Amino acid sequence: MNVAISSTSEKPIYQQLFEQISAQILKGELESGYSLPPIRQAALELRVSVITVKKAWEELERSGLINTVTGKGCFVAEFSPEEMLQLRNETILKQMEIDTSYYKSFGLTIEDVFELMKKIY
Amino acid sequence: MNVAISSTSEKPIYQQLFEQISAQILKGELESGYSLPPIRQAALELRVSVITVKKAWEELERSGLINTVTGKGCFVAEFSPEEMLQLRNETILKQMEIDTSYYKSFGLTIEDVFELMKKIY
DNA sequence: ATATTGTGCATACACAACATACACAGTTAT
DNA sequence: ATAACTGTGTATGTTGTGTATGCACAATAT
Repeated sequence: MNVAISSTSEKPIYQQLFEQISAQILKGELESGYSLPPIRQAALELRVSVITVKKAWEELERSGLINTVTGKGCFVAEFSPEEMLQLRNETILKQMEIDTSYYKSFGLTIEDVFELMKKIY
Repeated sequence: MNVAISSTSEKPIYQQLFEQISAQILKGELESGYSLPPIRQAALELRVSVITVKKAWEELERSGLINTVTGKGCFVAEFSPEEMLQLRNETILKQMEIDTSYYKSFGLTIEDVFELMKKIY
C-alpha cells in the first residue's frame, strides 16, 4: 500500500485515505480483484485506528470502487477500461467545478487561470 | 451586503461568509474605508447567529482585510492597488496549489487539465 | 479449533452554531 | 460636566455534529 497521510492537514484522515486509494484505482494502478491490505494491517502501517481505515474503505465501497467481504477482505471492483475512464473523469470534473467556481468568484477569466496554473504545475 | 450562504454546503457558514467578503474586497468591489454592516444586521439578514458573523469578520481581521473598532464598526482596510493585486494572487495561488496537486494525483498533465476546464468554465 | 478478516457499539474530544448577557464608544439631555 | 441612551463589538455557556479511538462480536478460511 502506497499512501501518505498528513496529521497536520485540515482534511480528515479517512478522507485523505479515500482520495488516494480512489485515485490509484481510477489510474489503473490497482487492478481489478486486487486485495487491499486488511484494515488492521493498514491501520498499523499508517499508525491510525482500525475505525479510521474502515471509514475510508466504506467510502470506497459506497463509490462502487471496491467490494467488501466479511472475513475475507476488500477487493478492487471489476469494471471495463471505458467505465474506469468515465468514472475518473466524473470524479475529477466534480472537483473541478468547485475549483473553477472559486476562481470565478475572484473575477478570473479562464485565461487568467491558465496563466497562473502554468507557473505552478 | 451581497452574499449567499448555503446551509446544505459542507463548508462551515462562517467560512462561506469569509470567502465571499474576502473575494469582494480583493476584487475591489468594496473600497477602502467602506463600512461593513453591523454584525447584528448581517446576522438578521443572513438568518444566522451573531457569533457566526463575528467569526467570519474575525477571519477577515486576521487576514488584514478589515479593521474592527469596538463601538464603531468594521471597515475595509486601506492598501494600494498593487498590494491588493498581490494579496489576491497569493490567496488564489494558495488554493490553486491544492487543486493542482489533486489533479496530479490522478496523473493528469497540465494539458489534460486545460482540456477539461475549457468545457466547464 | 484457531487464526484472520470485517463489523458494531460506547466513548472522548474538537468544533460549528446558537441564545443570551456583557462591555465599550459615541451622542444627547440635563 | 455627567448621566442616560443607543449602537457597536465581545464573552459566556449550551447544544448538536463529526472525527477518531478501543474493545468486543460475527463471519470466513484453513
